Amino acid sequence: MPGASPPFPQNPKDAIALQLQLREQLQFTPFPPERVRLIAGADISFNKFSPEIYAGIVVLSFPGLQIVEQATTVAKADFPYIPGLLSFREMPALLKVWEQLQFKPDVVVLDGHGYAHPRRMGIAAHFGLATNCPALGCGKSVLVGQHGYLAAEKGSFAYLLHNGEKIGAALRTKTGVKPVYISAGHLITLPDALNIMLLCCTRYRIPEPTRQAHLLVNRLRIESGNHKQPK
DNA sequence: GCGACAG
DNA sequence: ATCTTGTCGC
Repeated sequence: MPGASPPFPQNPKDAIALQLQLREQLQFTPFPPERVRLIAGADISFNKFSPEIYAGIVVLSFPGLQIVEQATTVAKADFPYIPGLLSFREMPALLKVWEQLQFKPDVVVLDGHGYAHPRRMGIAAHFGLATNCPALGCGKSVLVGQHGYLAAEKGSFAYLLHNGEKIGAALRTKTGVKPVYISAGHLITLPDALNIMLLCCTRYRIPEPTRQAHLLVNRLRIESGNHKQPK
């Protein structure tokens, strides 16, 4: 019965084994900006010492970047945060949100990395495979790899290299601010991911899909905790 | 063994 | 990721 979703591993050993298996299925085919009509940003939020995680996806028009749809869910995190295994913590909740979407986007932006991962299977790659939707990673810091100098001007970039391989790029999304890190997830190439992300940058460091998703899940978390009024 | 380490 | 006020700079 192909297509049935296998359960998520419950321990690091099994999770790593699954990553090594899944990475063989990744495809990096062109997906230029011209083919994007809807783009989504996905993110989660949580309180430091609480198991509740607030997940959300925002769908935006492209290139207009107007919000078309928003969906959220609250779930329990059943996997700890371990660098390199982020998807096993965040994806179950994000997939529930994904199923709720009325309009499936043409491409999804995940908060974190895709190919720029020690085993080339970051959350953007995993999510893209699970949904069979083009996906890319946009992280705020490096997980693995290094890059050289990049100019201060918006649009400048420098490739992220790891073990002699080009795995992603540091991209200046706004003049004079720290870069973000872009990598392909699945069904997209790094150049296309870079071009699409640059077209999502308005006046902030964080590209609009991710920025809106972040705002959404933070609002959800704050309001969720404020329902029960203290007596 | 030591240091690094997405969110 | 979250906790936090003001503050330096374009």
